[in-house]
Amino acid sequence: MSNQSIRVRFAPSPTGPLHIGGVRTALYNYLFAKKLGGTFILRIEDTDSNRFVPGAEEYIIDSFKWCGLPFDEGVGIGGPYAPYRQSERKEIYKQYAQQLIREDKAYYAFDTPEELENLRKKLESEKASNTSYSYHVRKDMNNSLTLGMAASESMINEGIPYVIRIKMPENTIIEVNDIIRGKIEVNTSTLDDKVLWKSSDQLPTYHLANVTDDFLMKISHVIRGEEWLPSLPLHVLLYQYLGWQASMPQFAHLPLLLKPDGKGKLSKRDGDKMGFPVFPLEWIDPKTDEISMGYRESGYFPDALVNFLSFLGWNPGTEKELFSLNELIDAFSLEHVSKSGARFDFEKAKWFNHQYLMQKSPEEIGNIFMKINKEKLEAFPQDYIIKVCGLVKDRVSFVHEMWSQSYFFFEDPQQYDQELIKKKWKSDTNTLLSDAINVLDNISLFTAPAIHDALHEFCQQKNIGLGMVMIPLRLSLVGAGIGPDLPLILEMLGKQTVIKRIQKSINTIKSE
RNA sequence: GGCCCGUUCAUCUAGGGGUUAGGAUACAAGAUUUUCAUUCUUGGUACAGGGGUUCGAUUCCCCUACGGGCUACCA
Repeated sequence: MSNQSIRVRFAPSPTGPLHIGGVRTALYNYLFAKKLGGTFILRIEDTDSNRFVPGAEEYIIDSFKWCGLPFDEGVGIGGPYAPYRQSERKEIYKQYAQQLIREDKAYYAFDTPEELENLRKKLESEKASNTSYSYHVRKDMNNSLTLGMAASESMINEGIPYVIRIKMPENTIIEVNDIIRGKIEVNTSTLDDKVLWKSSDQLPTYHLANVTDDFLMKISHVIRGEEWLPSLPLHVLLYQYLGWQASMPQFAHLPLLLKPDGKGKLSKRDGDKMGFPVFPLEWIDPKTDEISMGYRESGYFPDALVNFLSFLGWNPGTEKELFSLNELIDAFSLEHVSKSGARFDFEKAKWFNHQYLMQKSPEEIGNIFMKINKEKLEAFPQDYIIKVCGLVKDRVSFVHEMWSQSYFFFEDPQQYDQELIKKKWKSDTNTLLSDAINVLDNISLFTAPAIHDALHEFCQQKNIGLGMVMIPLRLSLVGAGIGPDLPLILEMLGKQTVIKRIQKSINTIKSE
């Protein structure tokens, strides 16, 4: 089953909590790898020392643990290509950058931030089609191409800060291929001489580090978000420049996750703004203490989230929608990934959770329910609680919504629904209920079927509709017009509690 | 501005030269003559526009429009 040549990676940078779009990207990588018996790798891309956020890496690892998407190799696990944290691979990258310089495929650049800023302003004011540091302008800048190699090297020795930039070929068509989008051609005249390495922190930028590590770690397929599509030509060129084109991975750029209101890609801020989570787990910003909600804390089941996420930009080609992780692995293929961005449909996420809630056993739900309502449930036996869960779990989307559907199994109603009283509590209701107490009291085996029969018989004798008794009865036991089948509730509560509650409602509720 | 990607119901999407354009969510109505919810049934709404190619285009090609992404010594 295992296929050593299939190797994919998820490569986040630890700049904050993991975005839900990142979870989907990782999920697709995971499904792709598992389907083909390949290896799923976690690499941490922390090449921007300025943006490092403490706790982010742990958060990422915890998130995948919760989602149930284990890595085979990588940070926290180890593996044959360790280390998997780019900051620990510092020395590796510089030699490749220097190789490119030796081969005249890259050069040193000494331009200051101000000079770069001026360049950009100038090109913009000229309405140049390419406003970046490109081959059109590099002959006017401070770099080893204009200064000469000897002068450049002595500047470096003096400690003058510099970067290494790629030397883009002039006016050349680069052809790249994407599994999802097909062939794409780009002219290098629209590209720029991207920075590959910076002396300030002795670290590469994303592009060099990413290409280098994908090569060294023998990555076979790069499956990542569409935001990377514009830099694909640069990456392909890098493979060529470094002489690695023979082992270049295949690329698949995934459609983006869009905001629910359709304006732009889903961002970290949207969740709290629109009232739904965009992170798998709750995140507390270490600097501001600002709390962002997570799917876990909002009551989502990880398997429901995974199922929902898998359908954002992919479909199985059939009409089946509920998939376990193993079924997803079986069904997944990159051919069925769509090209267009997927708007984030929060209602559908809720629906998935509801489906999973219904599927799960009362015992499993009971455990969660007990954790959430610990104090309220302390006095009750476990099997009673589990029974209640079996009765109400299908009626809600989240376990935390279950208390409002089941409180009456555990405590007397604190108030009565006035609207319903107005509509259904008639002048003769009190006497009717008093009679019903006698009927109920006479049932020797207080079970739902017996109660059901007795109540039906009672109504027939009185020649009244069932609702005349049932609704007031529900009102006195539950306090509102909610809840499962009434005889079931009676049985669960037991005769004594039932009679006590009816008595109380007769004394409390005044008929019209 | 430049470059790149995209465009089927409100939303996620199936389909693909000849179909009553299918499903799911959401919404609406009805049913379950005990509530509420679930569930079930039913219903409405879609191929962005314009040119080609073709006997025929939603499907292939081009243009336009719109949407999105990228355009950092961020990833």
